[in-house]
Amino acid sequence: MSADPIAFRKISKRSQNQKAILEAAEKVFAEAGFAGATTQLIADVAGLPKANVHYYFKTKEELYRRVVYNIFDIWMEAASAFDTELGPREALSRYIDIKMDLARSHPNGSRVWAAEILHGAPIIQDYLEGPLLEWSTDRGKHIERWIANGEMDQIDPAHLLYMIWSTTQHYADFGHQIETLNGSKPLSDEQWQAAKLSVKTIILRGVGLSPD
Amino acid sequence: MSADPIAFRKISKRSQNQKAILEAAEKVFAEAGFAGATTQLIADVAGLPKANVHYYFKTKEELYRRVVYNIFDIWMEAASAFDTELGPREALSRYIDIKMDLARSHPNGSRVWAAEILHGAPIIQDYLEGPLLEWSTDRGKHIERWIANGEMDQIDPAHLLYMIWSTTQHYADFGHQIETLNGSKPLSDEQWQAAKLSVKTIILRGVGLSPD
DNA sequence: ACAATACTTGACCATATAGTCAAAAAATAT
DNA sequence: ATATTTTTTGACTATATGGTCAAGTATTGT
Repeated sequence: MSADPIAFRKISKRSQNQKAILEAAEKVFAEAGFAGATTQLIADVAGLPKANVHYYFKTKEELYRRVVYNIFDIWMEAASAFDTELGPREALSRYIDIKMDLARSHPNGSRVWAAEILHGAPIIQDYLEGPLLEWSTDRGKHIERWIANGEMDQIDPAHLLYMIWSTTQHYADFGHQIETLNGSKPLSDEQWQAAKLSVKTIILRGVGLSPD
Repeated sequence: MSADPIAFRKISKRSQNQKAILEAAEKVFAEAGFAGATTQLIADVAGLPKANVHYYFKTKEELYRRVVYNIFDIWMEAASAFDTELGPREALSRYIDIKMDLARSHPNGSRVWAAEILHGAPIIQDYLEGPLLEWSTDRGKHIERWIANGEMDQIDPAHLLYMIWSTTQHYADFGHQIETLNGSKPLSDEQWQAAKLSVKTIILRGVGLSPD
């Protein structure tokens, strides 16, 4: 009939605990940085004794690695939304949308990533030199093709990508500052919509595309 | 005749040491974060024994505060480059230029600031709620006036400011990533010029201004 | 029922580090 | 010259924390 309930429970328990720990870790790393995060606090947030955290993740660094890899995976997944089949207007527009949505739904991931790069990418350097470089050069080529086809303005693709990354991630990484400047209130749904629209409008117009 | 050489030497020694410590601290805080930075390493970088660092700065937190305040001052100084007398094209263009120059000349300051905000601005919160909020609302009003005058496109001033901040600071905060994507070589003078031009072009066109 | 395996957890330890201190050296004032 | 103040510095301490461990408990396989 259905899957073995015992085996299911076993696996479930394991992965449930791991998930709780990883989520707690992401939050704590985001708020305190790698060095400032204590395994004790991660354990508290996850609702487990500290020794249990070390049972699932040998060292704090291993736990941190897992958190960073998770984020990278989510981002690369989102990166596939940059579908070059669609032409520049749709491709950029959708990519910005997804990045903005991620900034809102996954701010801590973005913050951990930002801190990692800030400190020289001690963990993730391989990924920068590998998949990220690959992805960037590939999309860069497509952008250059669009430019050659006269579908958008002449612009260095690298700087366009940096602008999309920085602007969208800013809403996560500097969310606290934005919130403060917003009268110490988180952006409302409407404000998020407005933010997305502003970002898309400026960038698309900025490279010679019509935003609608 | 000239100033008392003894008094001069005395003051000079003090401020020289303090300056060396502050510079070392900025670097170390940028690279390791507040918690990851050790007073020992700061002392080593400054070329002084640790106890001497504590002689000039009572606690690590006080030293960190001083570093963050320094950065804030430099940024507010730069912010005055956003001279609203000039009209939107010149004002925005010059402001972006200055911010890009600061990203290059003072990357560690930018990184410390970024980490501070990332972690919820435990030290600088007052400044966000005070001078920064004031400055932002003031410039926002000017931008709205420009829009009302038909001098630029309709756009939410806040999001325009966020875009300028995020894009320019990205070249400092994510400098390591940019360097990696640039074949692990720092941007050359020409590349920095190109970066500035790209950023200005996209943003100015993006809000309906001609970049030249 | 029994064995074996997986998980839980309080207590513990080794280490790193912020901060102290007292004694000496240097600079300055009288 | 002498007193006074400022600066320097090695040695020390208290504490926080990553990680271990062994004894227990629960779960699963036979």
